[in-house]
Amino acid sequence: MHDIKIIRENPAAFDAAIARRGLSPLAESLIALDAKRRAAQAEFDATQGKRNTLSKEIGAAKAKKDEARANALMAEVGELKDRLSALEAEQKQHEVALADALSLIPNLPAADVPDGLDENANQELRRHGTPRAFAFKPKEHFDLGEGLGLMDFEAGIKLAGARFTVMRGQLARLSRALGQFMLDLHTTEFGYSETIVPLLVNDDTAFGTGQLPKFGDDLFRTTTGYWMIPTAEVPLTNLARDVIIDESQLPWRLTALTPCFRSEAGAAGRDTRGMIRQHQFEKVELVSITRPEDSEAEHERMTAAAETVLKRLDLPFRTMLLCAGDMGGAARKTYDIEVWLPGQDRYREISSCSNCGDWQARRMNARCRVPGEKGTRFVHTLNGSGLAVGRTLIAVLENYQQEDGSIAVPDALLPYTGGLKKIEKAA
RNA sequence: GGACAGGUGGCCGAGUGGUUUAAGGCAGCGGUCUUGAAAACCGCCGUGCCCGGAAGGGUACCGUGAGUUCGAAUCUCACCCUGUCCGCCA
Repeated sequence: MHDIKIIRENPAAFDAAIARRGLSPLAESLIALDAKRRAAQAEFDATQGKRNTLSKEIGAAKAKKDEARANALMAEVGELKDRLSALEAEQKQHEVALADALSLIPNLPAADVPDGLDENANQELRRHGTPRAFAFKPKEHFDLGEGLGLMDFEAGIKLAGARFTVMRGQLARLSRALGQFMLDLHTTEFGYSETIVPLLVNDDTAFGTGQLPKFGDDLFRTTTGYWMIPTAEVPLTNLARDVIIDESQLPWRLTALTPCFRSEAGAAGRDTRGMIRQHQFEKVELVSITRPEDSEAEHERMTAAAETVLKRLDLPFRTMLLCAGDMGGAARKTYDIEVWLPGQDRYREISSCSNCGDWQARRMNARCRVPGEKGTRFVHTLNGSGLAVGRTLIAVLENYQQEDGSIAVPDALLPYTGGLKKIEKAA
């Protein structure tokens, strides 16, 4: 959500910024909507003020038992009535029109975000780790999982449908181990507070982080009107909705391990094989709520926390700075972390860390203030995967595979697998 | 799911149609007094939006939305949420 005042003050800068997202100029039409809204409010306020004054005089006249004067005044105010309700409707209509228009516009890219309309313009910032040299042709995760008899795509299809998978035995345990490992890392080493949140949320919550009104098709919805969360970012960030936080309490650092549900409405035909793109997957999410001046540093810190998971698991990765056209709508700057998948012979996204600036905070009315000082400011919100558990599992399978199809368990996970060092085909 | 009771500012709490411009208290901030502090006393003390260079003025907000009325925190309707009891339940 954008501040119309800022657009009014510098329409050219606003249009230039949204152009980087591939959008046509909007400032002129927004300012026109705002002018109508302000004119309507000025007239409504003035007329309402007149009514309030006269109504008080009626009260005073009645108190003095001056019925004649009261009746005269009532007749006078009565004439205002139709006009007043028309003005009120008009004002509200313009207010809603402006809010609706603003709510559809994505965040403005930060100055240091590169130009570009798709992933081809993303910049690689750094690499970590060296892809392992295999003495055999590495397999993809689905061949490994099926070979172990622990990844059952047919059962997923039977129980639910395409893009659902059943995992069994030590593979299921490995997935659990990954989630626990990540949570422990972020809570004990990076100060994130472990949180359990609703997996179903209401309209206001889905609006706050930007899923609504534009992207409802990407979410599953219950027949009772709840939205199934596509990421724990949604409930975690909305904890700040309609709150004024003492600045001494910031930053908030929150983490949660949750299932995520995505309809993948626009992804027909992509990544249909295997577990890369599922309707349901687990993810450890990181959310930070900060003072405006702290969000850039927090963004680096959060990204480092996510990278640390891969470093501890000894999985090679690279970190990308997304270009303006490849970022999600809420973000003003995004780092993607891509893990090396030897079976696919390429890097694949495993985490996305975004600084949303005040774009979500304005939608949520999430503010902070220095106690005793006048006024409030919108907080900044950040979110990042720390990491997507399903994709991390894939990365472990492909990077730790042995020639016989078994999987070595990374050292960092041993405390979480009860000492199990190797996953082999079930007897 | 059923019955009853509720929802008022950062917190507590009064307020059942017209000086409510939401009493009073707590917390907070400033001041007087004091060597300093406490106490006492005095003052300030919600969030938007609109107009204005500013000073200031207007307007909205008492769970949400609609309605009645010249006028609604107060009356009506619907919905949401909370509490208590009953039922059901991991």
